[in-house]
Amino acid sequence: MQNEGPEAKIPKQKRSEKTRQKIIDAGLRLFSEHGYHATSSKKIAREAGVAIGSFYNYFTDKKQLLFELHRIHSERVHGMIARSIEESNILDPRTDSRSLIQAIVEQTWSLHDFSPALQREITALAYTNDEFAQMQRAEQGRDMAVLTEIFRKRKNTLRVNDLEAAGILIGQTMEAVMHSLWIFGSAIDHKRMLDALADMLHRYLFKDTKK
Amino acid sequence: MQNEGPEAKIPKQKRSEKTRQKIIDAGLRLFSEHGYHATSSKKIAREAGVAIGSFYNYFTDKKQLLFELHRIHSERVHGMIARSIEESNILDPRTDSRSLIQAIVEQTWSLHDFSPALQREITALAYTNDEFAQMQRAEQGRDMAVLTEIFRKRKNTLRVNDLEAAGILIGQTMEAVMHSLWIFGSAIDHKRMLDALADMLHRYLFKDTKK
Amino acid sequence: MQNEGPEAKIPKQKRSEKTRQKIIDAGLRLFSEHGYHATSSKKIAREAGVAIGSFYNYFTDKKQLLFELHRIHSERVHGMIARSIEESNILDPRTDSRSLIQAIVEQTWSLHDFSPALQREITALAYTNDEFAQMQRAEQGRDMAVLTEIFRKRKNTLRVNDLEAAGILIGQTMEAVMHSLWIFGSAIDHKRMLDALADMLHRYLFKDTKK
Amino acid sequence: MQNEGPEAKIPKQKRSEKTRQKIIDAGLRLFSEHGYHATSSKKIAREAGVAIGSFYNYFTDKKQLLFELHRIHSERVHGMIARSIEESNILDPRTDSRSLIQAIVEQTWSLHDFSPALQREITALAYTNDEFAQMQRAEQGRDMAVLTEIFRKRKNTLRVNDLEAAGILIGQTMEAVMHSLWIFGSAIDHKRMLDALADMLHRYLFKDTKK
DNA sequence: TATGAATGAGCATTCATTCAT
DNA sequence: GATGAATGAATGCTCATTCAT
Repeated sequence: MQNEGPEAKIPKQKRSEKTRQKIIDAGLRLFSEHGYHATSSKKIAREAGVAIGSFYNYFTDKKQLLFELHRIHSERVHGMIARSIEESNILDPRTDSRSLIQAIVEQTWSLHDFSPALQREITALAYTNDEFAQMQRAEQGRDMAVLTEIFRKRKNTLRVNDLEAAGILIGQTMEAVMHSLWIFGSAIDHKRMLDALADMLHRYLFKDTKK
Repeated sequence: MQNEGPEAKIPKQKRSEKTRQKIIDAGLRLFSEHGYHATSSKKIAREAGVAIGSFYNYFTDKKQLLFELHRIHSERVHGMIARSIEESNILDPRTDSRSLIQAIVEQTWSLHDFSPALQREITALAYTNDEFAQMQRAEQGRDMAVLTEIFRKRKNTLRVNDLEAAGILIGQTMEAVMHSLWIFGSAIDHKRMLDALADMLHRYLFKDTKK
Repeated sequence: MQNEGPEAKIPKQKRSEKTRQKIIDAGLRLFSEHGYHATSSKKIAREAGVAIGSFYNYFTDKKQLLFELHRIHSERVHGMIARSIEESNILDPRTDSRSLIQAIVEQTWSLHDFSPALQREITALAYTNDEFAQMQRAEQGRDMAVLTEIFRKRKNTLRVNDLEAAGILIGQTMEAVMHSLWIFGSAIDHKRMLDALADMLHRYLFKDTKK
Repeated sequence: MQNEGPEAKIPKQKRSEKTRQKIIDAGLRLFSEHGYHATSSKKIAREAGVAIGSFYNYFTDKKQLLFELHRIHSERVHGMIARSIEESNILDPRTDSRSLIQAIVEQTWSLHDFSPALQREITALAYTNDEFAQMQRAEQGRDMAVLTEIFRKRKNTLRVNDLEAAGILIGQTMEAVMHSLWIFGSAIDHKRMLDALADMLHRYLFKDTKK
């Protein structure tokens, strides 16, 4: 019984993987703090504690690092979404609609730990760079699909006619509020903003059951 | 007394003022199309048809030009808002709440003619630059104040408790949707998105009269 | 009587032209001495006594400077060829064929003052770079045409059948010997080599008159 | 006594020797195709299918590989020259002078299979590098000695006075034409050029025996 | 011996900005 | 005011070479 397993196949990559990780961490730190344009590849290498040559051993250029950071984050967030939804009462049909919305908002909020500064940089780049725009678009589509699926199950209690427009609208609104909370969050308490957001979405989407 | 006509009416519109204007126009064009970072001061001067030295005669640096562009735009938009509100039925107390919201949304939309690309650049800069952040903040506050004033007059039909949070929320939502429409507007018809937005805001803010 | 002449039209280019010239001189010096690849743009700027930025104000890149050096030289040589031929007895029909060849060889030699090192660099680059190859080719064609024209006038005393092949052959031979004289010239006296060359060409081209 | 066949005959042809050979082959391929400067040591290693470390196990640096390639080629050519001359009718005293020259030219041509691109690279390097210059010089001397020896045997039919200059001249001419045929060979047929060359050399060297 | 991750000096090039004319 | 030549710090990136495994 060979218990040497898969690890044996990647012996020398141990150090390599560490270097790569150090660069990624440094990139995340610096891009977030100072922005993409104000961060030189040399600074990243220095922050990572590696030689500039090592940077280019792992990434073809600076842009690719930003790309990679974004990809990693998207991946991570998406993995968490599935788990989050299952662990919450979102899928439970007994959950009333207000609590459903509240849960979605809060789950989303808890996932929004990715540097909003970096998010902005990516958004800005998406503007002048097609590759980034496409990635951004694809991601948003994926997120929206999850929401749509949830709402479809409560179709008969929904109030909106134009579901497509509603999907886009909700997606944009959530993103904008989350971003803003991260950035200007100090101006007002999180709780209040999230409550207001949940209120708005709920009243928009669902019929006034009783009340 | 020289009655030389039109020239006499704009004595200050010297060559000097014209040069400045040419630079501003060129800056708006290039920043919008290629972004702040991809636009060099030399290119701006060339596009404006003036010498690079002239650029620095009128602006201390590239950032200041962006600043100025933003200021000019804010100013212009604000002037239009006042007129727009007066010319619309927004202030008319007989206007029903749904029409009120619809009017606000449409007026806002009609004002959003400023390059969204540039808007993004400014937003991104606001992130790493305090001056820009403050200007951005101040402007949003000003816009919010206008909305708040309008809603205050219909206080008894309002449904929201936390007016402060609601103000911020609405501001952010409107901005996000407007931006997005400009950028990704082609995906879905303007009208549908604006309708959905008006629906959402209306249901959030006002009690269901009749039903 | 306006004696301000053409100079008045290029007042500010005075300094500019000087800088450009300094860069060209420095480039010629360094490329010749150390070769193209061993000469960095920074070194050229330093040798020229200008800032590196100035280098790029005048040349889009290092390659373009080499190109320019080559162009300048070709131009110069070509201008001299016409004058040289006229001033010599080459066109005089009374000149006997041996003296004719001798004159051509000597005129060519006197024109070959361009750094052979640089010539080599260009030749080498022509090998991996299409632009250079074309320029090189064009130039050789031009030079050959001059020779052909001269020989055509003494057609009946010529001994060669395949004039086309002869043209190419002579061009290559002359170039090779001239280059070599510059480079390894110290091994043997110029005069002896040029005599040998003239002998070879003469015996190849013309019938043994008398004998 | 292990009769294991071919392997036994080349016991030193270990893995080690094979690695070295792979690098040499890759170097020849890449230097020829893209030139010395455009070929990095990493690319050579990759082309050879070995690690970059192995490259430096066998060669102190990139230059040394080029050196080695040149040495190998010179060696090979020289071995062939001896055989070629013997197998031809060059040494046969009954061969008439025109046929002699023709044979020499054709033999030389058949040996010129070494990448002219690489030849140029070496020539260029010889210019800025003393080691290369010396090797180049030595080689030319060796080749010239062979020619001189052949001609000495027909001294009384020779027409040239300055044998030393003639030797250099012929060497250069042959080299130039051969190179050029390889490079620009397509412009004109090989045969015509080689004939023209043989004509020129023959008329230069030998008395017009009858005819 | 073979490997390939790590190194960092060095390079080509850009661009915001100054200042003499 | 207007001009544009001149500047040089800074940037993104390459590549020959080393060395621990």
